[in-house]
Amino acid sequence: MPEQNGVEVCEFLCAHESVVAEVKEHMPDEDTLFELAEFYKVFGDSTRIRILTVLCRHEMCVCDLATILSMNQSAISHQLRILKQARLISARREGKQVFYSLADDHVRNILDTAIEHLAER
Amino acid sequence: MPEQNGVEVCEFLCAHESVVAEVKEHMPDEDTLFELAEFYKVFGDSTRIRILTVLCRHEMCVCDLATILSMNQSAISHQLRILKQARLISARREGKQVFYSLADDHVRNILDTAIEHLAER
DNA sequence: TAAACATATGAACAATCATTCATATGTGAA
DNA sequence: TTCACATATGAATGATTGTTCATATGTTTA
Repeated sequence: MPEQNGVEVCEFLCAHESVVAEVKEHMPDEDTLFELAEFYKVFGDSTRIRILTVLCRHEMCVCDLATILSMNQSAISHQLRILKQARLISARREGKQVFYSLADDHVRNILDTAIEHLAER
Repeated sequence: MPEQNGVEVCEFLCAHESVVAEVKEHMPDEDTLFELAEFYKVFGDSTRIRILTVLCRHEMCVCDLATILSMNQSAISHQLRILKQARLISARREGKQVFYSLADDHVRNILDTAIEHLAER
């Protein structure tokens, strides 16, 4: 196959060139799409999903999260950091403990949307 | 630290035991949460996001997708298989070509929800 | 201050995964 | 049937990532 930008591509356009051109024109920029994928990646781990599910109901300290999920504290802390960096949760220190909670209701909506979609299959 | 189910956990519950018990009670079953994470994992790759974005606008054959995304046909095919298994897209053969399109409008909603969330930061 | 507790974090390891390469399958044209 | 094209797929590889272990940081109490 011939190359284009150093990448092998088909020799010719299968569909109308106009469609390809039109789609290319309206593609969001690469950064936005990458950011979108990174955002979803955060939800794409069952430990993090379980943490979010717990926090959907109640704010929780690291220790209790570890108890509920039967995982060690370090693993939970690592995942909390990822969730916090994605601004899905926020932290509040109270003495020795740190309580985590959902950043906003948007997270609930996002989870609900997916649950709804899965239910419809 | 002491162990519970072979996993190290904190020595005592930091918050009220009643809260922990209440949350544990209402946790969706493991399978559902795992499925949810698997679902999001599909969105958590920029190649797949780009494919979905293209298909949001127009149905497309593999060859044109490869052209638009400047990737080789094999990589696209592998990702299309994952998207199809997740029932996010569907295929339609027309002669030698296979045209892919979004499975339903739910996918659009899911993408829009995330875009909206990202925009609000 | 020292000790105990709760959480955070760096390094290491195992597992997962996206891409590439080579090749197979399926379809239409000659 | 044979050839050319479009797509699919198995194996290999390099990169990413979740968990664990050890340890550091931060806070309260004695």
